Amino acid sequence: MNERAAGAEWIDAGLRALREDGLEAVRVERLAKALGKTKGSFYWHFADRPALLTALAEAWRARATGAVIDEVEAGGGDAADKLRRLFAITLAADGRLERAMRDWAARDAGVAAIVAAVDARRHGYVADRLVEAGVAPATAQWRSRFLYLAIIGRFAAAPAPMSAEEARAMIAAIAPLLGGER
Amino acid sequence: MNERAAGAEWIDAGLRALREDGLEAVRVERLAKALGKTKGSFYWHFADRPALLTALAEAWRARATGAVIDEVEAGGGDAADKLRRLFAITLAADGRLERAMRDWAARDAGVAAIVAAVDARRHGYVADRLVEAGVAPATAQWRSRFLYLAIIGRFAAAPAPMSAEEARAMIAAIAPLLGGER
DNA sequence: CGGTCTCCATACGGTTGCGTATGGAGACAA
DNA sequence: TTGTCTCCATACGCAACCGTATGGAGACCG
Repeated sequence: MNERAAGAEWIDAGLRALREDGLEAVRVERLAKALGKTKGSFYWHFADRPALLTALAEAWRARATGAVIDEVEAGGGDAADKLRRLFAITLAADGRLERAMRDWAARDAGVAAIVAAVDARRHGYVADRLVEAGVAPATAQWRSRFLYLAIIGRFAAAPAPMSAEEARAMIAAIAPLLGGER
Repeated sequence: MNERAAGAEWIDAGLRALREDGLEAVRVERLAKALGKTKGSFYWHFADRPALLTALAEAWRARATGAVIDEVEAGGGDAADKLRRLFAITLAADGRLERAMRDWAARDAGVAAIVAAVDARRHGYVADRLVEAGVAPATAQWRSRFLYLAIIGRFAAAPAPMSAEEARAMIAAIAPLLGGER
């Protein structure tokens, strides 16, 4: 069996539980039941529950860091186009895992560091696009932080993700911040 | 003893635990220890743990609904002034309880309804100020939602609250959205 | 002074979840 | 066939909580 994928299914199940029911739902016996196995299997792959949690945080970092940015960049266009596409994607995305990660980060310094690193990367991307769109760097620094906060807010908000049309309407309403025309 | 304040100290302790360590930290024996009492006392005031949780959600609704809005209104000025003051207050506020409530709401329909009601009230306030500042109602509806999402995002973000100067810089950077030239 | 009402402590049973110990089944090699 | 390595099942002890039962101390009432 692949060493790299040793506990892969446990990590997948853990991320699923984390997304759907929060950190407190990430329990070894529950995951075992979901996988049709028992604790004996879990403790063969992981030393203990904290070891799984560390792996979960790391797995989130790996897939959360660049995925959306890559998708935005793949679409091409100028900086304002990219920002609009970034919001179209994030406003309509499922933010449950993001919310769970941030709630977790509030009570775990290690996870907080991971989330902070991911945030820095994504915030930097927005800031760079704003500068590219002609916004003064000093303004762009703070404006991008605000824009990114709104994305986090969308993830943290309980209501369901927005539809594509709703996202378009919201993006139009904040056009003065995105550079481009105007 | 005051009937209204029957279990008041338990609710205070519960809100404190909720703010600092999340819903999972709201345990009756832990609260009892924090209050220097025992479970026997708790179960005299509350039927069970869910009863306390319901009371906590209600207590949050009561104090979260209008507090900030009242403070903003008390300062006077025009609509744009009020919006700037709203952000100055919320960006620098401690959002831990707000974050805990939203994470809780994600897994409890009753709490979700309470949070949604509070959100509607606060979002409506922002929308009304935007219209008052001269923004077209259709635009104001979406723009206010975006602005409110950023506030939620600030609450959900792990890092510490912003300083007053940082808040000022951020508000200046999003001035184009707040109406009232300047 | 006896009665009662409020608030709380103590003790108990039951459940859940963690981590460990131990063994077994299958693959694969010697 | 025998040994070994991987992966998993079963069984156990332990700790944390929940909720209940019961009694006791103090106030206040008659």
